[in-house]
Amino acid sequence: MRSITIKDIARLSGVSVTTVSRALNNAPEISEETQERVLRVCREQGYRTNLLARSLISSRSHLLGLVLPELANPYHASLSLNIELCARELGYQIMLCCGRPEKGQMKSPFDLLLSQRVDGILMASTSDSAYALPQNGPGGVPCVVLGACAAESTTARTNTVSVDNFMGGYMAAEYLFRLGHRNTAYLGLRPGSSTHTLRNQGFLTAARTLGMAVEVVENPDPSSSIESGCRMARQLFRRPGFCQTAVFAASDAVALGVIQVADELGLAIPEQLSVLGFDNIEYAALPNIRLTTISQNTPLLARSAVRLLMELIESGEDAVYTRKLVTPSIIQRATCRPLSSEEAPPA
Amino acid sequence: MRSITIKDIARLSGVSVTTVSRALNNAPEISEETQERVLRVCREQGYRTNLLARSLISSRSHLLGLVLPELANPYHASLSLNIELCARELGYQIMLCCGRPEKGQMKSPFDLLLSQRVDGILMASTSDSAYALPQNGPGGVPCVVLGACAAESTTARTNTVSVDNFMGGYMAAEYLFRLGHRNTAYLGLRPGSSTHTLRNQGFLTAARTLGMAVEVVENPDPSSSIESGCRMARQLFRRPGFCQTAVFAASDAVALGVIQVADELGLAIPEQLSVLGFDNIEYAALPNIRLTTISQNTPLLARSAVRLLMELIESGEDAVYTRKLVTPSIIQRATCRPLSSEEAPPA
DNA sequence: CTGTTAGCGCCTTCAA
DNA sequence: TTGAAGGCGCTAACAG
Repeated sequence: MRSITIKDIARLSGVSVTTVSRALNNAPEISEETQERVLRVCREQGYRTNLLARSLISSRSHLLGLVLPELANPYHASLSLNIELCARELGYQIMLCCGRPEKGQMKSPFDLLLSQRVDGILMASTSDSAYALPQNGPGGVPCVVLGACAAESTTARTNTVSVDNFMGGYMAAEYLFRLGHRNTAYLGLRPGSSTHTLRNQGFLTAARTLGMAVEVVENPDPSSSIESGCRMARQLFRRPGFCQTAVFAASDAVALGVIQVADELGLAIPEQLSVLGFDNIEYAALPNIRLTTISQNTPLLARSAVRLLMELIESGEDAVYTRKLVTPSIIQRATCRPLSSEEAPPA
Repeated sequence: MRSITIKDIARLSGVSVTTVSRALNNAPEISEETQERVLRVCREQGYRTNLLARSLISSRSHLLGLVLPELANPYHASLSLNIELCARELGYQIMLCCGRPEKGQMKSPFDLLLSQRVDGILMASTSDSAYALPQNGPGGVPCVVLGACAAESTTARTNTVSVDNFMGGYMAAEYLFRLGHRNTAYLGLRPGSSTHTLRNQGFLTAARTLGMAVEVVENPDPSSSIESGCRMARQLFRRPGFCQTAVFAASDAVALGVIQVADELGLAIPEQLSVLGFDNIEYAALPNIRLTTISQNTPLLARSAVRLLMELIESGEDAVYTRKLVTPSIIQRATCRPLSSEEAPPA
């Protein structure tokens, strides 16, 4: 069944297509009377603008590409929804495209998106350099990377929005210090990941300033998982001189591992050990977990990214690159407790 | 910067636009030599087909709308990714649109999607009748609802794909029976939800056939949450004649509540009580939960939905409505255990 | 095998 | 205030 076009509306209301177009777009040069009549016919006929045609002629599709990594994790789910919400409020639609660059014969997500003539691309990266960014040549569009590592973006020509990992680490140290902890451990440093390097640096910097001891445990695995958290926790707890009263885990996944091992070993949390995570994944809020953690503030992250992309699209600027850092916040739940004055001798 | 069109390519390779079009579409009526030359020029110039234009003329956008409810839950995240993956393999892109029908002045997701000329719409519903479905009038497109309730779809003209909830309940009862349980409880019946009614009916039907006792606890809350699970668990455990050896929870969320309360009351799982869930949400796999549960098989659900939608699009059929039920499967983890022969007297 | 012509649905000059 | 004509980038007849 052919759908109704402005031509049909024009015929039915006895005006030209130009007039219909003007009525639909609230153009100033049209009489109210005509406009009303035309719009009424549109409503009666169930007319719907063909956005493909409009985009074609205006060379603006009001489409944003969203590239996600292949794995379904709750963090990206929340990110996507927030991005879609914000984009739609600003008059844009989201075109979804999940990772898997050039696996098999499939075209890369970017090619597809660019062919669809999206006005801009949002990319949520997990691994540090998973994709070659779309070149800003002909047909290139502005691109914003979410959660990128800061180390790279000092050299790469990329627009990025990410949580301030250094600040997060810093806040974590301050928080534990304020609770009275003087002997802490940092669990899960991965030197290969700039995200984690920054978290670690922030933590160590604050600790040094405040005079708080930190035992750093490196993560041998390529990613932060519950399992690697377990391994590191065992390693730490079994050390001869184990005396830490608080653990800062590089990610909530690691923290979950710590909690599990502590449970197995009969180490009470938070009575004998305080645990602080990073990310505020959904699991962290579960009633039998209640992990105190540093939150990434996904909604704000999403909004900032969409706003930035919008600005880039509207300005057409392609020579200046922006990096935005969103300040994290502490979500206090049940895994950290203050030390009493006897327990915490002044440093 | 204007992007390159077939016109440019035609000029640069000294042929007509038609020839370029043919080269790009692998048309049979073209010499290999010409095709190669044209394609080379395309590559050199970084040509990219403008899909807007192509869709406009072919009145097929190869776009699928995906409507999700507002809340970011991991179930929908996994669904989305699987849908996108499957759609892309079949040559379709996903246009995302999250719930919120007519809140404020915003257009409904369907209007937006239809204006974008999507070829079909996938809808993941949680609440039973959240949306008015897009009418199949002019400009209407085929629509498949995921996870819809079976009760409604016997009357409504809707294509649906959902897990077979009745079968899931049935399997749950069989499983517990086979482990030796004869005294069980069903936790979380919500008479208002057809999903839950079916699960309950399946469970009761099997239990009756097998001769297994079932104590049904209703959920007074409007949704299945951990909190409501806790409430119902307390209610059950405190009953005077409490003697059940196994609990089937209407959803994993409820099961999580049961586990938590059991923990508080010092009831060992699975030693003193076996717990079986439904949904296989991500939390269920956490190392310190390890919930045995009935899995919805999201990837298969997603694939089936996309396939069905594709068929509807390609056939143009709009008079016959299809309902697909995906058989769930049991994921055995650590919360159910077999009863020894002394514990389980033959019914 | 190749090119010419027309048109998908819409917007934007320009003239009336 | 309205209308006619041209074109966005592409494909699909129909000739040559």
